Amino acid sequence: MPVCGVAVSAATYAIDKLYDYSIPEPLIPAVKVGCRVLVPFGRGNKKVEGMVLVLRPEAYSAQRLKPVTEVLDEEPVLDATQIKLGIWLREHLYCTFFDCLRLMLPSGLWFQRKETYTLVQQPILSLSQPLQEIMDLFSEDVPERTVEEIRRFTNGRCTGVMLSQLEAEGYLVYHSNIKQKTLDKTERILSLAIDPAEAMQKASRARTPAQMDVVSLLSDGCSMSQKEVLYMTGISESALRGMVRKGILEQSSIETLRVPDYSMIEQIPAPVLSNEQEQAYQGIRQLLDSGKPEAALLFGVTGSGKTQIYLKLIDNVLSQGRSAIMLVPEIGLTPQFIRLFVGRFGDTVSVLHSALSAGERYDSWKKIRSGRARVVIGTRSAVFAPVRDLGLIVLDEEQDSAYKSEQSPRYHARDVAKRRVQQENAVLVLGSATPSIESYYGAQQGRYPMFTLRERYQGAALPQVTIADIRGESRAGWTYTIGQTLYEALQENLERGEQSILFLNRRGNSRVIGCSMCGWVPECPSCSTTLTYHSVSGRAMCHFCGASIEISGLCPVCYSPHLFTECPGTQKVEEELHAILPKARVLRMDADTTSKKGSHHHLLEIFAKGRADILLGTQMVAKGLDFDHVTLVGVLDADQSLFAQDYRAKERTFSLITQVVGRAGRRGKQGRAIIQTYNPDHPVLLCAARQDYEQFYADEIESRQALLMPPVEQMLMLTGTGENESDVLAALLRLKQRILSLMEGQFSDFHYPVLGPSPASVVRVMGRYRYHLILRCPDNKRRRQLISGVLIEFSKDNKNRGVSLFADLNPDTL
DNA sequence: AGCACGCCGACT
DNA sequence: GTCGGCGTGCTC
Repeated sequence: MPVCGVAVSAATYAIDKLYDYSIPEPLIPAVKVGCRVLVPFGRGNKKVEGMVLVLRPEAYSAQRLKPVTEVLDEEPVLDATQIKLGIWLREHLYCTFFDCLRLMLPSGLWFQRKETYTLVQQPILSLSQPLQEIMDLFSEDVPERTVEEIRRFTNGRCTGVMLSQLEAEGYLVYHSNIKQKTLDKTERILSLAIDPAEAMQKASRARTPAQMDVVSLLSDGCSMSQKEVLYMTGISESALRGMVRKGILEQSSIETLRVPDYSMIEQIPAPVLSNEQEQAYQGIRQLLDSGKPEAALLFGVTGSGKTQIYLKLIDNVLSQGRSAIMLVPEIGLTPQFIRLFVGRFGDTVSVLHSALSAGERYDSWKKIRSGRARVVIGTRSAVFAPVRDLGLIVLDEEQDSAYKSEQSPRYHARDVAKRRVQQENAVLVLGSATPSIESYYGAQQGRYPMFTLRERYQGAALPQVTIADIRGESRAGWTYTIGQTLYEALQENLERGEQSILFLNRRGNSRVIGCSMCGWVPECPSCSTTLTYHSVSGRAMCHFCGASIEISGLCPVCYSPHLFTECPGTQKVEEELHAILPKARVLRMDADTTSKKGSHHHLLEIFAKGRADILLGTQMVAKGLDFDHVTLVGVLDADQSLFAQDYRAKERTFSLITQVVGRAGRRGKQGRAIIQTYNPDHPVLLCAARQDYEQFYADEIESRQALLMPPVEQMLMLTGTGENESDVLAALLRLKQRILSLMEGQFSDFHYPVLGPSPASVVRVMGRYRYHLILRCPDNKRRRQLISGVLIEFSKDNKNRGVSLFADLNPDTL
């Protein structure tokens, strides 16, 4: 009997491999690589989903294999290239085959499984207590229960064996139906069933003009959707059904897609590129023409017109008959941005974003897979879009942390894009005004070319940047978050009738403590990270190595008692603004005010129309739109992000300030930006104020080199979680010892430090404690062998029961 | 992880 | 003698 290797959904990382199943005779033609199947798994032979990854057509070794139960797809849902990408992801992200493959499919393609038991008769003889407990769930009124319900109501005392016993006794009967969560949408199509003259004769018998209208509408032999017929003739649906019944009309159905129709959108002509833009375009085009996998960094200051280059490159790719994927951070996917692409490429565009329903997402996926969409615009997960003949992937704002998934599998869209480009001989363009240190480093090392745009589009001037020193203001009696410099500027702007944006950077739960007099912030002596303050212990701790210092309440440098720990919320600042600038119309934009769908754009629109004077917000105001009348941008608390608890804090701060500053005065008007800080001499702020990326990079790479941080060395975080805190710690200590001893012995060629265990930034989440180990080591085959080995060993060790472990490559927060 | 089997103590 | 507790080992 032929055999297939299946990636099983129920397998955990420790037991993940391809499980072999025999293929029963009738299923042989249906089982194809990339098709999903239902297979029995485990002792209880529970039916679980899986995906066929290999076929071994000839009879396999003598071992008795379980048979495939059912094939769920007529055609494969993943092709060989996608499966290869999945296998690569599994190796690099330490997760299961199935998790990686699932990542590439729209959620609408997943199955809703309904396994039910229906009551046949209540037993006459008395049953054992647990069996009786199950039977008590059924009655005349409730004859059917899902397996899930039964397990829930019996509190887990019900096993699969018990249920099959009750079925064998004839008390219950089992039903299983499995259906796709999202079904294909179809549309009813009508055409004449008989020749037009005869149809007209039949229709006229009804003595209603409407039926004759329908016949004449369809008389040239064409077919039309029911919706259109209804619209054009005004006939009722029931009358149409009658015509079908009488044999005048014939109906069929065709599959339709729940995707917006872009075919009628007015074309936007391509603008002429500037010299600089043209040079960058030509350079990247040469890479495209080479037909080999290539990458390039497009480094262009804010407002230099990178998008126009992307558009022209995509034009080029399309003319070669290939496809392109345009990736944008969530917040950058504005209607204006989409319009640019739709206006250029019409209906070949497909947009993938988080607001799509499962049905819309599923249909976009189908449109892309069929080759009808050749330009995909989307956020992180769009990197997996199943385009035909991939030619180009663009990552705009490539430094954005939204490209890294927060959930397992914790992939980075940039890494996936690099891999796809390699597999499919395409070109990757990384675009940014403030490239990630990794990407700039790569270009400096000569791994890929860099193209630079130094001029702002149409010569718009960069704003004038002021670093406002707010040290000591509170002692001087000024207790507001808005410092004096910024207050004066806001007032001036208000009088002139110009708009301002205030930017408040609030990030995660990390709490920075510092001195509001001298600007002192505690740093870890061995890690160069900022220590995080824990009010419970009164200590500031490094989440990297676990070291901590006591906070006495006095600044150790200037002995001032004015230590700050809080970062003010947007509501508080809003109240403050009402108090100090009562005439100003303030628009607050944060997670609270934008939670409703569409409210984000609604607020921006109000502001764009000039119906507010000040826009106050978090990260989300840093990106997105250009406003013509904004001439002042204020950064309220640069320090909060600068000293945040991770090695990328400086990089992120530089990027944020650059973007925020780029908002001011984009259309000819001279803008101003004011950055409030307790550290006016901080080099990162000085560089950001000058918009001097090169200097910032030079400083930053030096420190990364000294501390062996990415990109110089890769970082791997192993997080252990469990309900019992001491178990988690003990398990991680054992794991650390194990890794260290392996590095002494079998892995003596792979010798790197292991840091920790130290608490995660939020130690207890959902009743589970989290601690982590950090490894700084290169990402190579040896590391993957070592880590996957210890991960498997860990979960197989009984001592570690109750503690789960996962790995995260170059985590964003510690 | 999730589940079933097995061995042991408390009960009919 | 039986039921259910928890510990242990397996998942094609």
